[in-house]
Amino acid sequence: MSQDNKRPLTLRDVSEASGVSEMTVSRVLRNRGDVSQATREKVLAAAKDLGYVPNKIAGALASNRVNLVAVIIPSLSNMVFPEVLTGINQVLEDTELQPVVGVTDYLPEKEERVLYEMLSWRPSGVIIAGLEHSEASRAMLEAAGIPVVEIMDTDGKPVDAMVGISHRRAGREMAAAILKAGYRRIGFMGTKMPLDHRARKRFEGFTETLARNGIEIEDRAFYSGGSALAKGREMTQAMLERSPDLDFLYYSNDMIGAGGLLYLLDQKIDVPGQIGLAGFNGVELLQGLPRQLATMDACRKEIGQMAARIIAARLAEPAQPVENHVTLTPKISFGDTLKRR
Amino acid sequence: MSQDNKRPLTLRDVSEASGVSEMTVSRVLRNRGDVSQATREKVLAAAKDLGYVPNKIAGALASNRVNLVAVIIPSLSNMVFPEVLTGINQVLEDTELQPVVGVTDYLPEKEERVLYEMLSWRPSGVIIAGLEHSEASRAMLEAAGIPVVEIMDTDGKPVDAMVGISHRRAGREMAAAILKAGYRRIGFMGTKMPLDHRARKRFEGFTETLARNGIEIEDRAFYSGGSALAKGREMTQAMLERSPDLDFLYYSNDMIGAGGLLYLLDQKIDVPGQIGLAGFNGVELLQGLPRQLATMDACRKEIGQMAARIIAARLAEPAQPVENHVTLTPKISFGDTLKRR
DNA sequence: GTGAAAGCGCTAACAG
DNA sequence: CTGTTAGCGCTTTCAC
Repeated sequence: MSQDNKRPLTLRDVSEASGVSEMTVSRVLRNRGDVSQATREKVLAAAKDLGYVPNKIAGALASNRVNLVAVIIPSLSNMVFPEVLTGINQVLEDTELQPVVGVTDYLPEKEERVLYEMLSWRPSGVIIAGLEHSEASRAMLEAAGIPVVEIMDTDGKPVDAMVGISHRRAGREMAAAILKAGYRRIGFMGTKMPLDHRARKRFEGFTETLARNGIEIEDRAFYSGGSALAKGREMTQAMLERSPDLDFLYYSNDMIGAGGLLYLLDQKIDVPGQIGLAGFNGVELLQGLPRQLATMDACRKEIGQMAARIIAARLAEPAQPVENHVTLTPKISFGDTLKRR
Repeated sequence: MSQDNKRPLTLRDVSEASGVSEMTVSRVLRNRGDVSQATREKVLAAAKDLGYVPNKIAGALASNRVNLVAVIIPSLSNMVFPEVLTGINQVLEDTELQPVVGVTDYLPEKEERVLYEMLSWRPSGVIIAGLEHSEASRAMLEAAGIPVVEIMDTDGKPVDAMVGISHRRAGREMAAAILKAGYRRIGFMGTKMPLDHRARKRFEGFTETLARNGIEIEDRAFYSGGSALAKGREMTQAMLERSPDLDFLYYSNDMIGAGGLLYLLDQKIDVPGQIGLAGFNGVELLQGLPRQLATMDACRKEIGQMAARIIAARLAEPAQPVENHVTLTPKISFGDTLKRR
């Protein structure tokens, strides 16, 4: 069976064990070129018997091919990026490509490090969240000479391809729906993340539409850390004590929105009659709350899928031009917390 | 500035641009060995100017060192593994090591494929969830000749090291607390995942303690897919309609437990007086619910941290023996849904 | 259908 | 402190 010394097995070991040249062993193991059924079986038997695991490092160096796709995202902990990954995985599973993920914690310097690190493995493509990168990062992406898809956001100019939604527009549309429903005294709650450009753009779009209608946000609050649900609850309480005449609360994400919703229900406040609520993301997780929070789907899975498809298509047919700039359009779901009219 | 042809830059390019030998360039870029300040600066300037990104593939092959740690987990979508990853990341960030994650979807065959794939990159260590693996997987882990830490579970025999909690014991302790509080007519709800061995062990431990006290579960139900919160709500309703005299509901995870809790509150059922509830995991996310669900912390972050520390220590001091079998002991938090006595 | 030779881009091990 | 030489384990290319 398997060896006992510490040296990992090489092709040569399989070659010797099977009496077939290294070259032919290599061909069998990769299913490349014609090999007679007889030798093929001999080789496979020997490889399996020894417990041989090919060395991709050597293979990649020799062939100048690496079936890795670097996926660079800000965070794993907020439920939105895992869904993007799921979409990417689904698509890449039908290809030779393998995703490798790196996390930046929303820090440009860390993004730069992670990108450098990943590029040093010479991946076949890059999927990276956002359109805002340090100059050095952009330079690396441009110089890499591989397909690059920037995801989540389409408010800006990509290095190469992009797939996402317009967060600015998402903010505008939510503002429009809120105004249309008759709400006028609006409070905002979000994360204290100056580097979350997508949240910022939503906020900008939101206030822009309000302003165009002569309205300004009456109160705002930001949080960081802790359980989003609990923060939503606390902040909502604090805000309503401070500004009791608000008639709408817009949250930068569904989790804090849900916290707010639970608080209002506790307080027996009429939602959406007295106060309306809306979040952002379309988190499936929250189905099952006593009321459905109004929200807007960020199209996370689709974004992952399309990004992966673009990479795969580019690599399969480098010549064929591929749809490069994809803007998905999320729709509002009114749920039970935003009057419909 | 950067090049425009498609060939990636090599050390040789930097060498020529700086007039320093490849070897010395290599030393500068890796901070190895003594290099005069003057040449160091020349080299760094040239590298930066060209936009050189080292080729780790070649480096790894030549040095026979790969600073990658394979992390193999069943899922990214249920909030528990991202937390484990966070713990791993925290610790590895202070080292040269880089985690690379693979996802198995709770499928042994997929675990085997992923493991094979990862081992073919010759990582320096493996962190893998669970103690149950296919024979082939175990063989690969044993033959790899690198530190292997099996995490989450300690009810079984690891290939090498393990860090986790005893899920069987967790189940037993929860059963004991429930009985002690005086509940007797108990229902169980969980996921339909025959391959989630940890959930199974918790369930076994749970029923074992009940049986030892002459009690059997009166009703049970399993779900798959969908929003756990919504499922918890639906299943709880269905179960109580079917078995209206239950006085306790034990859930295999906090999310469905929270769904159940919300349902009972809606129905104005007295919790924990008429019916008690408990889940499992200690999900921080749920703080902010109107009541705190009784639960048991799975020590996710600590597990990730300790596993990473074991790998790091082993690689730093291969001789030094390292604490190999770590069993953490979660405590029950009673919250507001399990009578305390 | 199979094999031999060369070399991928880097670093270990020496030599100066 | 700096340079030279020889591979790492595989695949490409070409020959048989």
